[in-house]
Amino acid sequence: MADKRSDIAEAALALVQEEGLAGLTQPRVAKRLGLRQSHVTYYFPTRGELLAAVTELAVQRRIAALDAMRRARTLQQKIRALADVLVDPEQTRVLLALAQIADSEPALQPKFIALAEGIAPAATSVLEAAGAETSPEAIALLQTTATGLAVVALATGQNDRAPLIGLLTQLLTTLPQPTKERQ
Amino acid sequence: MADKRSDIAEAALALVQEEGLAGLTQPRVAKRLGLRQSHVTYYFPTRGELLAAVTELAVQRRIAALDAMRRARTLQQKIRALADVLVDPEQTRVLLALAQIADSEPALQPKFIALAEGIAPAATSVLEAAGAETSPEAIALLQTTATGLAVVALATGQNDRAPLIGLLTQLLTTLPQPTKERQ
DNA sequence: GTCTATAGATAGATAGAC
DNA sequence: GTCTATCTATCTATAGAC
Repeated sequence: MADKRSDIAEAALALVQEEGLAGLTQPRVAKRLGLRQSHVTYYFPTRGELLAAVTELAVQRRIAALDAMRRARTLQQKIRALADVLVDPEQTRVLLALAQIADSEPALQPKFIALAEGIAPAATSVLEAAGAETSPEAIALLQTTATGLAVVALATGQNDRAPLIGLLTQLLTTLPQPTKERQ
Repeated sequence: MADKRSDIAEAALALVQEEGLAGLTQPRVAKRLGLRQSHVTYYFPTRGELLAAVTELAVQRRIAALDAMRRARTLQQKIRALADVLVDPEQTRVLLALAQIADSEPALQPKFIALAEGIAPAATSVLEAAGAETSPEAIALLQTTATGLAVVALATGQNDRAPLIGLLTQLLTTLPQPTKERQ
């Protein structure tokens, strides 16, 4: 709420969350804040700069949301927390839209790499709770599977978290164990 | 090449593959075929109808591409074939764009459900080669993981297939076996 | 039934006033 | 430094000619 530039970025993020990329236009951002359209251009001279700011915010939000997994105690609770995040259409919508932009705008790609690194602790926490190896491969596997679940949920409109919990549980209980204790 | 309507749908698909959704406009489709813009409106009165046709084509192409997995003999070859498809930016680009549209247009959602069903045989083929259980859960797990790998590859611009092969191999060799024969 | 010319709306960005 | 009025480009869709 402090400076106007931040307000604009926040409003832009909210628009993408609600309506997808098509909702992100200067006039709508301006209207949401009671500003003029050209005002948005002033603070973000190009559309690319605004998208970069929105991506930055969205990545932070995703990392923060997944932190709930670390605070959950049992494996079941962690998996539920993860599934809740994955079926949230708003977060998936914005990240998917930005992933598409990143495809043609290399400036955004590092932010997605940073996202992967930022959620690694949360992934590690789940793997540990599952008694699984916390190798980089296991972390990457969990991350990409989670990504796929979120995308499929959005594309098919099936926001039921039960099947996700089942699949995540299967993945986590079949991953290699560090020594040989569980499952 | 037969009728003009099909030509338009093909041209539209090609545009999305090359430039993403932003590239799909009536003027560009028309220019690619040497037609007038309003000509596109004639065959596809609304943008939604054109998107539906493009989605239909894209889903067919994806299923056809993944059929290479069935024709490959060894597990290694199947995994390589899968990784090749997943790092192909053009296919991922168009499917990701359409998945986003499906989010706000329920008419497209059944097509993505059909996609999941259409690639199930290919997924089953890989699971069998890996000596893994071919339960619906295992198939879904492989599908969603593959989806996630494709999306992450696109968003980060990392089109290297080696890491994908590693992760897919890990997943396939750790999935539960039907009885108890391998690994 | 096929195609054209035109309309109507909305976008992003610039030049310049305060 | 902050904001406004305006310009140009581009889109989708309609009404109507062939």
